Amino acid sequence: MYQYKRVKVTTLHDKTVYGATKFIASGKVKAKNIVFQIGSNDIEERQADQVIMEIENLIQQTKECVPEATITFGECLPRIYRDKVHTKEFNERGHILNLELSELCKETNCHFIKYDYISPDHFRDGIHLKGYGIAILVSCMKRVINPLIGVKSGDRRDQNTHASDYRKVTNYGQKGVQYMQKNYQSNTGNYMKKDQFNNYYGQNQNMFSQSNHSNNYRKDQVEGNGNRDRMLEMMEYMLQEMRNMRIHKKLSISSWNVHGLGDKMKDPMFLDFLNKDINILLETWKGGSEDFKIEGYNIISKVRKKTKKAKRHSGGIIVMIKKQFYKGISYLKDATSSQNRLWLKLDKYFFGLKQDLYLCAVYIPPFSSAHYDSDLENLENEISSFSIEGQIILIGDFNSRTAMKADYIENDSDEINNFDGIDLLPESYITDIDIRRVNQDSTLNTLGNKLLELCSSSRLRILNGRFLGDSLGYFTYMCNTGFSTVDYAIASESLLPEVKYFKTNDFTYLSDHVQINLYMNCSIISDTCMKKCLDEKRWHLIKSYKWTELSSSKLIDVLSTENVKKEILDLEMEHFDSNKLGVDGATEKLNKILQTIAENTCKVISKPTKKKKKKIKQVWSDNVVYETKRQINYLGNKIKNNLNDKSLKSKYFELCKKLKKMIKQKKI
DNA sequence: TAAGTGACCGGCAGGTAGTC
DNA sequence: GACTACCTGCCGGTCACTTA
Repeated sequence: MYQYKRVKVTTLHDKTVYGATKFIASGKVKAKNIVFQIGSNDIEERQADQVIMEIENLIQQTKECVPEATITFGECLPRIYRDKVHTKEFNERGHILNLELSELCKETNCHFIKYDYISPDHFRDGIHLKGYGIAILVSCMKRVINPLIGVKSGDRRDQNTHASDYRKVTNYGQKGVQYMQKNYQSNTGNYMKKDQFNNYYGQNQNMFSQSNHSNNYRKDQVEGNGNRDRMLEMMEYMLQEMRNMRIHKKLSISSWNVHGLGDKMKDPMFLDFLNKDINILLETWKGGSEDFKIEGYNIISKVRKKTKKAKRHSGGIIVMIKKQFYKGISYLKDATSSQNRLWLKLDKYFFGLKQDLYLCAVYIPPFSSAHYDSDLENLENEISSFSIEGQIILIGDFNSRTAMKADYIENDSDEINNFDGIDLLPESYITDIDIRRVNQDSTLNTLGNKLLELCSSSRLRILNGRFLGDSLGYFTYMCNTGFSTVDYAIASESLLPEVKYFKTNDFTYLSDHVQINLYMNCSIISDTCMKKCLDEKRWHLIKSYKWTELSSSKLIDVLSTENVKKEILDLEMEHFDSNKLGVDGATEKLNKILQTIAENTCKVISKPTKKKKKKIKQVWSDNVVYETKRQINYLGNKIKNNLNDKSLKSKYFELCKKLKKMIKQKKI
């Protein structure tokens, strides 16, 4: 890869994120710069957000084992399988993983390599690259790695190993982009995909355009002044950046009909799913006396009153809100008299939104159920009062099967309401736009029709089957007798541009419904986020120093030592580029000097390490149980793309039965 | 008269209280 | 601890009714 640099390429035996983490933990890696090309095998079997959690662990592990090394991640490459559905699902997951990974890299000071120009022609077997594909991969890698290892753009010694190959293929650029667009948004009916795609690639272009980060930093001024002035200006720039900082982040909301909460709160796999900013659990079947506590979350719950003859509770809503966001959310207790709905208000200033957001956790009982009490009609009334004040999101189990019927007025136009030049509609009337949606469930039931009417009259739009992550409109419920799509996220039409993606998870042993996840763009006030970032990711790297009575005399001594003098002089003399890398380099050097001085003058206060709580071994952690659960989840994933394979389904339910029996026996 | 719609029913499964 | 009864949830199938 580099003619004059030492590069070691390790192909892992276990080609997964877990394998990479184990490899790093073994202590064999001593490199100054580490590049990971991982994730593809992982998203074969798991959801992108689960893989991202593992990558976070990998980053932490790498920082602990090889603290001096820079960390870079190559984006997950697309794959082309024979089965088109499989290809689409894989690449959709890959796209989400890349979006998440690029953000994670920004948050954790890692680097991210984007492969712009890869097209299907560049694959040997749909998975592995060949010929020009490899040249492109190397070239893109070098674009990010060169500045890290000190290879400058003009330095031809280490530039030419693949550069000539790359120049031959620059024409593939547009073709590659077209392919990726086609690949990720082959369903042209989907509303946001094109914009999302452009935003995504736009964002990444900015990310790699290093001068973009320092637009306000005027190079001409710096070159005219001395190094000291440049340093001061650079520090001023850094402070300005910090003052202006609002951490741009997504807000994640999940909803899950858990079909009875039981002991699931003790199951680590279940808890892994509850990692969103707002987690909504429906059909908890729990009474009011139970107290739920999850570290890092505040909990709001609603209990359905038990009928006289009922021997267990039914219904039930639990909402878990991350503590750092709780301040910006208010529980609207009096918003509804229904036991099946729970309204929250998300403050526009806190979340950096255009308007306040009214979020409703919804459970609509089946039309034939004794619990159905004109729920959709009442919900419409509640929506009409809140829609004046802000935007709406409904999420939950609607028990409504909507097939692919429109949730907007079809073929609506100004012209059809215009008779003899007289517009019969009020001036404020907004014409509905055709936004197609996909749904694997072709059944339309009574509640489905009612829900579509509600959407149409309240200018709400169903997100299922319209966004990246659910482009095929997957089923959300499965039982022995069939499948249905009854769990939805529904949002005000004006809110659609803020939706990043919407995805439905795979079927698992945990419920007959899948978890649905909504990710939105937002900009959360920085103080809480800064605190969080420091607490969770970086604080362990920062030592604290206490000024003592002897410190002032020690400081004079330390400042006069040759070592410190040299470090300060080096910093002043060194040229730092007027971009992000330059600022990072200068910061690092300055930190090192301050650290040396502080260590020699102050009392070092080491941060008390948290004692790890001894885990109580639960039934859930038994190996056989774990393996069964893993098998069920694997089948749940396969069923999604093989709906007609009855053997898969029967095996799935057989294993679920076996698992329940096993857990019951072990509890006894 | 055919197609669509809605109500009802049976079936299945899971959870829980009560009883033996 | 095992069994039973009952409640809840949701599916597919059937049948009566409505509509074009």
